[in-house]
Order: sequence, then structure tokens, then C-alpha cells
Amino acid sequence: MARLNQAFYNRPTLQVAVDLLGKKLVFDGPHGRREGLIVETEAYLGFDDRASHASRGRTPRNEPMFGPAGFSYVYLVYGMHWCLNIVTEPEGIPAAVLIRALEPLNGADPRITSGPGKLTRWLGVTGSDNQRALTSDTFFCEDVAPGQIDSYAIATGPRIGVTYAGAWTHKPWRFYFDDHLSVSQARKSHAVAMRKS
DNA sequence: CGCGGGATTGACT
DNA sequence: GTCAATCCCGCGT
Repeated sequence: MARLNQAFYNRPTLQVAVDLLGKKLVFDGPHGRREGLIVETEAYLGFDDRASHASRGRTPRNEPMFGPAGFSYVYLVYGMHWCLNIVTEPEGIPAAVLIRALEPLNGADPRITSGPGKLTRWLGVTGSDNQRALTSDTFFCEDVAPGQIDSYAIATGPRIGVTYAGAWTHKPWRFYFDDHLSVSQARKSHAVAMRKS
């Protein structure tokens, strides 16, 4: 199926975050080629969004977020887990979509990729993959043929782990396939996700 | 240059 | 439910 091009990512971030659900992520890494369906995302809108790394201006770490859409933004969190984002919106606007969960397509335990730190470990994505184009032959997303996957209701709710973000903490910018086995467990979240459809 | 804290996870009570 | 692991970043001194 069609590979997602830069124009796909060069759009409003909330739209990209929703549209990425159900797409296939492909990565050729240290474990060989690994593929997974994206089943959970979060949008980070930079500038005003206090949950975003870019809310306090341009720094060496968040530099990729300011760059052109369709590139990776990979950073280390809590000293041990890599998080994979895909940069969105035109160059100069810091925004990205965090990939929070995948359904592994090789028959592996669906929980092995049920979290942003878990899926990078499974894929083999590390800091050396920061700011790489996601439109290459070895790292990309693509459409999945209709009927190829089960249909899920798309749910939305507050983003995980951003309790420091003031008013932005509660923005419903997390999107996921409701009841999907690979969606991350939102632990201390008391928020009730709202059905989108 | 030191310090506080994080877009998490898994182990343990 | 609670907590530690672990290190880079960003900010204040």
C-alpha cells in the first residue's frame, strides 16, 4: 500500500495523530525488519502547549520538532527509555506525534509494544535514529488495505504523564483504538476516555 | 558546574 | 498502590 509522504505529516498535528492510527510502521533495525500497526498516539503542539518539550523555546534536544515534517524525534526519558515521535507541520512550527503503542505484526505478544518505551525497545529504535526521515526505504509508515485489520472505535483522552503541564494536562490529545490489547495501560489516570464515534 | 526532574516501566507491598 | 532505576537536559548559580 501507499507509503505516507511528507505531505501527510505536514498537516495539523491533531489530524495527523488521528490519521496515524491503523497505519503500519516499518523499521529496519538491529533486529531486522520489524512492523507494527499504530494503535495509540499523542499530539504535542509546541509553543503554547506546556506539555511539549518545545514550550520553552528551541533547545538542542527539541531541535527536530522545529524541523520539517516527516522526520523522527527520538529522546531519552527517565534515563532509560527511548520515545519515538514523528514531526508534523511546516518547518519552524514545533510539533510532533508521539507513537505510544503498536500491535506487533509478527505474532509477538501484543503487550510487548504496549507503551512508548516498550515499542522502541522492540523495534530497536534509539537515539541514533533521531532526526531521521520517515520517508526512507528502511523507516516509514504506510497505509493498510481496508479489511486487512479489524475495525476499532477511536477513543480520546488526556495525555499520559504530563501532570506538570497546567491547563494543557487535560487536553484530550491522546488517541487510541478502544479495547485494543496493545494500547498502553494508563495507570494513574482517573480520566474517562470519551468515545469519538 | 551542580541540581531537579522527566511524554516510563516493571517489581514489589 | 508505591517506588526505584538511570542519565540527559535545561536552568540557575
